[in-house]
Amino acid sequence: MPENNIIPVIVVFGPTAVGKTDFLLNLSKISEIINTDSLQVYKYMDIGTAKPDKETISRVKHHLIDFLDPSEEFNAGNFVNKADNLCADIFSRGKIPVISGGNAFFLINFIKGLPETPKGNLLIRKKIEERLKNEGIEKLAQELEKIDTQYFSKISSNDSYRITRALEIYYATGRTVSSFKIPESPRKCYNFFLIGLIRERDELYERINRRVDLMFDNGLHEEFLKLRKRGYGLSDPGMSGIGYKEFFELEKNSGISLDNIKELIKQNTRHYAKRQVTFFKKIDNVIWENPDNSAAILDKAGEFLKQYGKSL
RNA sequence: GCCGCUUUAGCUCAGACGGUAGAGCAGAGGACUGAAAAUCCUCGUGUCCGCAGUUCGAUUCUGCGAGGCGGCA
Repeated sequence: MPENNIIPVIVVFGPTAVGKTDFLLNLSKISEIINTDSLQVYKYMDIGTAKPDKETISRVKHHLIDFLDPSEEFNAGNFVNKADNLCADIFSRGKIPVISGGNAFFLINFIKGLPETPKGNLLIRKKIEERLKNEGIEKLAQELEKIDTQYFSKISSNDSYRITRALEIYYATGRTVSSFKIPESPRKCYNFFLIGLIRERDELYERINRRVDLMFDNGLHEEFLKLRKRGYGLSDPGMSGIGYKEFFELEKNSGISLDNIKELIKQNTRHYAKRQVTFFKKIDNVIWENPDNSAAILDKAGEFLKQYGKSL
């Protein structure tokens, strides 16, 4: 018997369009799903985020999906805290929590726990972004180099995103990024079972292209227009997602066609999938498998579940 | 049939008084300290369409072929 204060968690991850949603149905009897796709959290954004359909949702309970306004931010800290609560809750109700999605950053933070680094300080960040605009990246890079040489040496001097955040942390706390520890091993409060879904690159890209075509057939452009009507713009966190941000090109540049947008979305999605795979490869003790070969995974999952008196 | 333009990396194209070539995109690999579908880093040998000529040396010049595009018939 496992220790009773350690919660089992099945984690199912993989690049976009690999087939996670379909695979999860195999676990529907014993589980509830905690979503870790950073855009499926948003309301009104269904087609472009490839949210699971009604039928799927009716078969397994899904959490952290379709609950936030696109203007609201949802960060790694929000995710980890909510997921922690949900895991305890789901397990106490006799189900196995399954965390599934494509956001590797959130996932790693969940598995290892959040770094000590403080959460974002929007006010200070705004000021630094202002300076970035006025003074340029070189200036801020030089500043960070003096403040935190160690961290600066690990990032690119062009990485405006990380330079901004590092300065934000410094001006908010008086401490450098590298003075905060990042956890190095999985948290002991969970018994993880990690499933990594993967396909041949060609096949994955094929699926991505097909899925984007389908999204357009299902009214992705109309969905975007509705979001615009509701008043959401490029600065809203939800609208920065692939499948949405590209449509703003139509407003900016009259020479561009809907077909161009479609190709752009496919391209951005392929790039994203590649980045996801790179990130996922860092996770240890993963059972990697093509979802077409789900039987092999389910065998092992069955073993894992047996210790909790469950079977698939 | 004639005239003109064109043929260089998977694609679009640069380029060199003749010394075997380089961008963008695609593609590959990587990073990732509470914004992450974000942000960023690294990676380019290819019969320079073919053959012949000139030359120490031609992908670059000349001639002849072949493909493509356009115009005139």
